[in-house]
Amino acid sequence: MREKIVLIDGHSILNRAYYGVNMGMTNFEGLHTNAVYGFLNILLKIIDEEQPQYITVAFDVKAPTFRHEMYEAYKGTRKGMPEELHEQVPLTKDVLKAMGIQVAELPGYEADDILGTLSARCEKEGLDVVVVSGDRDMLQLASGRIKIRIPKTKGGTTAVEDYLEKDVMEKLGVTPSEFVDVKALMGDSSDNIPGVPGIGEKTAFALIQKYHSLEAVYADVDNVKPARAQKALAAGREMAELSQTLARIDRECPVEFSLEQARIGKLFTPEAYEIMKRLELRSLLKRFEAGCQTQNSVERTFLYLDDLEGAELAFEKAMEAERIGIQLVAEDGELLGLSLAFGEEDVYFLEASGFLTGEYLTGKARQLCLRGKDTWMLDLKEALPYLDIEETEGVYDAGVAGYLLNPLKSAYVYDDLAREYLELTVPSRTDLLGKVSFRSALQDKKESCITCFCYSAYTAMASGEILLRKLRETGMEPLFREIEMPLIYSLYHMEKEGIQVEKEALRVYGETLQVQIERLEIEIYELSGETFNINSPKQLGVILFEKLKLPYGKKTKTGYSTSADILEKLAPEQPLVAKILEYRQLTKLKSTYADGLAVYIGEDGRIHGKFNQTITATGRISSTEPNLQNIPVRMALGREIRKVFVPKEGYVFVDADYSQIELRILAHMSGDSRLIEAYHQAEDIHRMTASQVFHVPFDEVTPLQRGNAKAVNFGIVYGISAFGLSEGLSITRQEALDYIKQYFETYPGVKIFLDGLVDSGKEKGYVTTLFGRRRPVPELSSSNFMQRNFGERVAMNSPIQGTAADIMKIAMIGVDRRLRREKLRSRLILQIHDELLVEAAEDEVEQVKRILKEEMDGAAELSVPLEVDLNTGYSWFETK
DNA sequence: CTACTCACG
DNA sequence: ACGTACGTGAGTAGT
Repeated sequence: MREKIVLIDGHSILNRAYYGVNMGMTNFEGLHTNAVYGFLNILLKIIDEEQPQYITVAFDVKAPTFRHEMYEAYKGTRKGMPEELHEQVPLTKDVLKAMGIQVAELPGYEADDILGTLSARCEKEGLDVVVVSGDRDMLQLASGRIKIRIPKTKGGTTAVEDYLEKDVMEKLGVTPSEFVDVKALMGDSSDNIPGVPGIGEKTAFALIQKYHSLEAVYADVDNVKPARAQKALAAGREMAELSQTLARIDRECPVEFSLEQARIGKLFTPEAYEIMKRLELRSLLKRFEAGCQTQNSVERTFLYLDDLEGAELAFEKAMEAERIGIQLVAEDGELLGLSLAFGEEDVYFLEASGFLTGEYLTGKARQLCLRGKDTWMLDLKEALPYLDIEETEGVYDAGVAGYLLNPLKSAYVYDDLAREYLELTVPSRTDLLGKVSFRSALQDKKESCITCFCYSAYTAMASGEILLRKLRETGMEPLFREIEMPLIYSLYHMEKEGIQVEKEALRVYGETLQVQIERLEIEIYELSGETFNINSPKQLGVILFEKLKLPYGKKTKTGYSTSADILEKLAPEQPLVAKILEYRQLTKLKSTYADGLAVYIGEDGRIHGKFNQTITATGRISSTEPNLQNIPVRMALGREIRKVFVPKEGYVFVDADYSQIELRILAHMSGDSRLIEAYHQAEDIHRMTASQVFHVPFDEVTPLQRGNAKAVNFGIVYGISAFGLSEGLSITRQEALDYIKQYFETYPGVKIFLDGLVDSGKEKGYVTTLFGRRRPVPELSSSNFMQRNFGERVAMNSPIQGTAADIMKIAMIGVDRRLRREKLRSRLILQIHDELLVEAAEDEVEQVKRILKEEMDGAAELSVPLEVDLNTGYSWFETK
């Protein structure tokens, strides 16, 4: 049996762990611990799987490397590590030391080189080698005995990709050592390896696959095709050779290493246990405890009740508890049971049956919520129909809290929260119940149900305190208490209210569309000479670009792009193309809107869509089942559909939308005096921008200038890039660059502000809104150029979009509260990001308008006014 | 289940 | 980890 060593790329795995695990994680001292936690999880997982005899972790040391000396632009790969991650490096080393794991470092060399050297030495010693890194560069080390393992986080779970030499060849089509030469040609922004200008990934791979080495490529450079590549190669020879040296991992660096010190001894030492305790890494603590044999882990016990006396007793005790967790279990409007947690040993599931009725349980749950102490739930909005409470002090939603702490997660379910905040691994709902309904699960697997529901209530209760502490530490407690929690009730009210839709009119609209669709279908088949599925981009691509030989603009992964912007640019005069575009428009309206909306019309003639609070990265809400935030408005025909959204008898719609809220927020947040002044002066912001940027009097701005200024304004809000602007305006990159330059010269404060966002984002790892909402931007420290660029745009956009979302949420809460407190019959029914729709009683219209204006204007005090446009109408079509 | 397309702010 | 504007959700095809 061969012996085995695991070699770990310390920084790279820490980095991965940092962004993979909940970012706000700290211990009571305020030390950030998430990366250490993630790192140790990966470490232990690898040790479990590989069962190695030896292990060593390599770290970079801050010192110039030979790469810096060769190439002054070389930046190294560990730049831009956020402070919260940086401080975890020594912490990790402490843990490793306590576990008796050898750390290898060498000034002047990167961890890559140490790993390269150690893997070569160990292979020579006859060991199997496993290299663990987040970096694909390591693939050049792969051999028959050296396996590269790359952990990837996908949707919260870590999967590990394994590469032996054969896997590299299979997946990349080159050998590990050839891979170096590919990189020498194409460059690698992740390592700041320049490569040969003009040679991209495809060409680089093709060349090396043909010639097998950089040297061989150059030996035959005169015969390389295409000519463009040949020219690039000839011009970039020095660069290629330099890049080759930069890209090649040093396998003979003078690092000190002793196999004996790498031998794995007792990992779960008392010293390590102490550190785990100090870092409050509870789930890991269990494993270290076992190693110390100090204590056995406790199985959690859950109790089942279906009798009245037992329930009474449980509720009595819960009424006294300082903090409880509740999970209602309901289906189709009927309460099937509830779980209740009010202590480590007091977790119950109460099933509705016999005298223990649903009504009884909801009544008790309501009393618990109103008892004046902390009550934590998951998805409070779902429970509100049963609880029948209004905004209540002390009632909290743990999912919403979790969302604020990290809005990038895909879900905020109990098992995720338990893992992140309690460091507890518990079975998920799907693990326990599968995808069946609660009702049938309660029949067939009661035990699993009890476990599932009890964990949910327990997690809500137990994580509550921690969540609140973290919100406090991150400065988000006011955001949570004053905006997100009250908003739950406003959203619930909107969902409950719904919007009336004229079913018959919708059907007629759909039929009209259908007639036109069928006419177009025939015409399209005639023009193209055959019948095919027009809805299939694949088939359509074949017809347009192969059969009819139209020039194709762009290719997607799977074929030709047939998107509207491409088709419009390509052949606006082609009748077939025009008809296809029209067909697309009509079928979209028919399937998504005419047919799509119809299925959501309820018994009451209204659509009760859902408004989701924990979906977006920026703090916006989202709308589903159906999406009522993307009802057509831009095109005339699509806009027609708004005629079927009508107020009920005796009511009228009042629609209020913020005018240019994001640009006004930009003016405020940047503090640019000219921009602030501009918005004080003019209603027409784009015109004003054009006037100032292009140096023309306000009244002489041409429509073209205004349009350009508008696009630039959009670009600024989206996180400006010359590429994006040039696409948006169909101009060259250089022209776009000039516009941007002129804009920043006009508003220097904006430039300073946006640069500051990127800088602070890089430093902190997240950006914030005016109200303290955070968005982590892990892409900012990515070594990949494209990803980092994306991160920079996100850092510029999120504070603006997010602040607008904050302000709208404040306004919504204000409007909803006032309509109710002033005893009006009018109700808020929709929010579309910068727009609110109220179904107003006809005799209340003036009051409603006043409320909307006051609450929206007054939602934030900015250095520029917040303008609100008001419209009324007897359908949503009319309110424009 | 993913890719593409397109509706909105 | 996308050959780029930011943020969403839904329907259809095709694996």
